Amino acid sequence: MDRFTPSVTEPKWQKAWDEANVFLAKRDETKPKYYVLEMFPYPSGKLHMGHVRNYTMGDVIARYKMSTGHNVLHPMGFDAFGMPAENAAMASGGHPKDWTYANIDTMVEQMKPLGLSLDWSRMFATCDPDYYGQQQALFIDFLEKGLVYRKNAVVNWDPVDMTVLANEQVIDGKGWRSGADVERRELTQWFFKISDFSEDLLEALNSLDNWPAKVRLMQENWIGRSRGLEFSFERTDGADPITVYTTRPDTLMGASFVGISPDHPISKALEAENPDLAAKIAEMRKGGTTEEALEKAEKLGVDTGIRVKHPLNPDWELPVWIANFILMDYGTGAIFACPAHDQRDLDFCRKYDLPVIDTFFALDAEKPVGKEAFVPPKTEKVKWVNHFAGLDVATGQEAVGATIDYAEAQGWGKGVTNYRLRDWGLSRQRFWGCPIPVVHCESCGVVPEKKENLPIELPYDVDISIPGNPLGRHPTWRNTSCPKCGADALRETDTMDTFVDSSWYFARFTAPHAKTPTDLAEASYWMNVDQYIGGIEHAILHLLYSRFFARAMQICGHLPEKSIEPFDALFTQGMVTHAIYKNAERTDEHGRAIYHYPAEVEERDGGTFVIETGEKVEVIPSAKMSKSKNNVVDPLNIIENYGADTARWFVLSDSPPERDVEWTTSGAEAAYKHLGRVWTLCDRIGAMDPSETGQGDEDLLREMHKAIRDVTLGIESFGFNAAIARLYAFTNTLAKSKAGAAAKKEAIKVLAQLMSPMTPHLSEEIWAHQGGEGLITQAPWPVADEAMLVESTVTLPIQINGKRRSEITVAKDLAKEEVEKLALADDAVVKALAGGQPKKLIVVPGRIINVVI
RNA sequence: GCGGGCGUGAUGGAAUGGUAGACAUACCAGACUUAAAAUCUGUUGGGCCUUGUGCCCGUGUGGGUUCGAGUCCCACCGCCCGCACCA
Repeated sequence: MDRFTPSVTEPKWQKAWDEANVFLAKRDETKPKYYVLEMFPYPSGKLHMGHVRNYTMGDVIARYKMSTGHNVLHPMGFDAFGMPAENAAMASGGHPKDWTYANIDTMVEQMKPLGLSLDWSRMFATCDPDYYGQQQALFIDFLEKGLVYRKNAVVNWDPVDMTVLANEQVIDGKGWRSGADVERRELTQWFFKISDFSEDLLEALNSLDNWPAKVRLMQENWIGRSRGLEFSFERTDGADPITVYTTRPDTLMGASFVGISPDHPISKALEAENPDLAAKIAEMRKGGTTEEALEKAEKLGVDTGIRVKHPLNPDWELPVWIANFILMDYGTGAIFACPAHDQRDLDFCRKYDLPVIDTFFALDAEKPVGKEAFVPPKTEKVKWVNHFAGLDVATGQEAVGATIDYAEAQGWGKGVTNYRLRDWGLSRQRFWGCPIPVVHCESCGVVPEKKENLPIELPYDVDISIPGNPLGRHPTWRNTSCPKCGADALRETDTMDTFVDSSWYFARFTAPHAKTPTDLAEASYWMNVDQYIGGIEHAILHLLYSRFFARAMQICGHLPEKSIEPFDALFTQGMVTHAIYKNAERTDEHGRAIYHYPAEVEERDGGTFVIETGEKVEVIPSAKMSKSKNNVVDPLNIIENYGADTARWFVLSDSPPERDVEWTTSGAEAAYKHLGRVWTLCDRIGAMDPSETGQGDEDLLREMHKAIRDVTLGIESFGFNAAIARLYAFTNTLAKSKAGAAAKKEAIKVLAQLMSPMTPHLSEEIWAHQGGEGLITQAPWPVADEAMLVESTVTLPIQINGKRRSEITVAKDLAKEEVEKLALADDAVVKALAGGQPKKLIVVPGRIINVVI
């Protein structure tokens, strides 16, 4: 008997695929194309199970589409710029480039044994000068079309290391290395004008039928269209009025103060002349720049002493406060506060002893606001108090509309549509990124580099070991001549956000070696991505930025019009998780937690301990596998022990693909055993005398066709776990069947085909063993015979008052009246009715009967 | 804090508003074996008794809609993702 030996068969079939060039994608107008793409990895050093799961899903789709006659493009690359390479270089003294390319080599070596149907000839890394040079060309085109501009923006500033910090590097408001209190500081930065596309990006979400509804909803909320009122408060000192934007102008009679951002021009002017105020504003600027940090920070405010007049009552004076929770980027950077109907405003007013005025009450209770602001849904009717536009009972929505109309009619305000979406700041004060291709010239200002000088390459001779940007302190790299006037000039030292790199790689894959960013003929054939697969954590930023880039690239002629929405279908898979083992007895020299690998700990005496030291370990259940938490399982070990097919089968089998899956050793073993069983079954069937007859041939073939139907549907709907459950069931049916050799041979070949997207190596082996023609990878997908799927009878459960009490088996197309008669004649029903009549009789044809008594 | 999602046996999970627990793991029992592993077969949500083609309970908690709710609605609890310089 032949044994199931993945270590021998898997490399053999991978070689066969390579030699037949089956995964090489070539433009072929005679075939329908299918572009399947998984979000490309960051080369962190090792492949982890999350990658394996992600790529296996894409591979199932790619292989399935190939066998249904599609010309498939399935490429792979690396998102290779970013901070970890700099951190590694800082820690161990190497160069980010060497670290990154070494990691890429390792990861490619780890990916190849998985048997993925990738076209490796198209591989690139975003840190290849060939790729980022084309990205620089895109930047110059965007600049020409007015899609990029410069303005000031706030960054995290570490006052000890004198460097800009990423949000990730700010821990509890302190710099991760220096431990110093982080400050917010302004720098001149480059921005993409994504806000020009707010309305389009929002509206077009409606056309993305094959995207998850939750992703569309998240993007909708992120873009955040709101209709509000813009108006001004006159200052009592006669200075320029303060313009505010509010989405609740209907609560204007509940105003208790006017609030401005610490970055508002008025705040800045006051800061310059009033040291006392400047100190308080400086206090407000402490902490990180994230919205979360701003929202959670203690509400701080300071009275400017400025007074303004209420627009509806000139005798009513309101104080102007600077408040740390007001963002300069949203609206006008100034608001009016209505504490009765906004919790944040209320907390602020209670803290600083400012008045709280109710403007409406619930219909059933006229209760003044206490500790909690009264914030009913905008669609709920409420009772208004002395509303200036004459409202009595109305919803918030109606009141907002009426107020805007009233203000416009009276001429003191105008209705304005605002978006929460801000322009995308792309400047990074870091080394390992795509250099921004502009030159600063004393006489010409900021000048784009000439395209023939691209790529502007990163220098290799840099010192990465001290904080700050090595490009800025390189002895010669900055020195160049102005592309316009030829005079001595300096290069920009900022690099691009790594999100830029990942915002157009999908387009580059259609012509990865083109001398322009894309080749329109190739892009027109291969775009759009028919199926994009990646983590839900990218639901907003990466996907929104890519949608923006597709629009901008189309404007510059790099993509066809149809590619404005680049991803036709999106699937967001869950993560592979594993418990985290955190040392409960000590921390490292910086006071940070120490994490242990799964292999370093053991369970005993009802606790978990570090094997080597015996220290107690805190087990944090089921967290995302991440290098920093050391809770990773190495796929290579799994492949060495069980083979790639087992790893592929397991990551697909145990959880629905959109949900997280927790890696367990027992699950992998189970998958291995099952594949061994399938192989044994194949071997047994192969050994049967071809003329041998048996019983139940038709039953087996009927089950086979049902399996074809269910597995096909499972793959097409991303129900991989359900498809695999179905394959388990069909394998059991086949193993127990007493059918003849011909039927069994047909069944095992179809089983191999149905399994082939998940376990391609084993399937090839079975196919060859059973005398299949050519490669199973290139064989056409089996089609279910409709005639074999028809059932003549159906079993209907009978419920009495919604509880299952009995069942009857009837002919499939029996008339409803006949089913009712049979149901009423059922013993359990007769007994329950006790001679009476049912109140109601519900018959759902083919599904269920419910008798209501 | 804000936005989005998830919650079903011992475990992973299945279930177009229609028989809750498919399929698998684990456990238990049996077969094979000198023995173990492997393999094969079978049982397994909880409870009750009258052991039946029986009854009651059961999908995070509490309400609601419906002939019928794991599924829809509301509130709460817990966990996860994102929050614009992590990728």
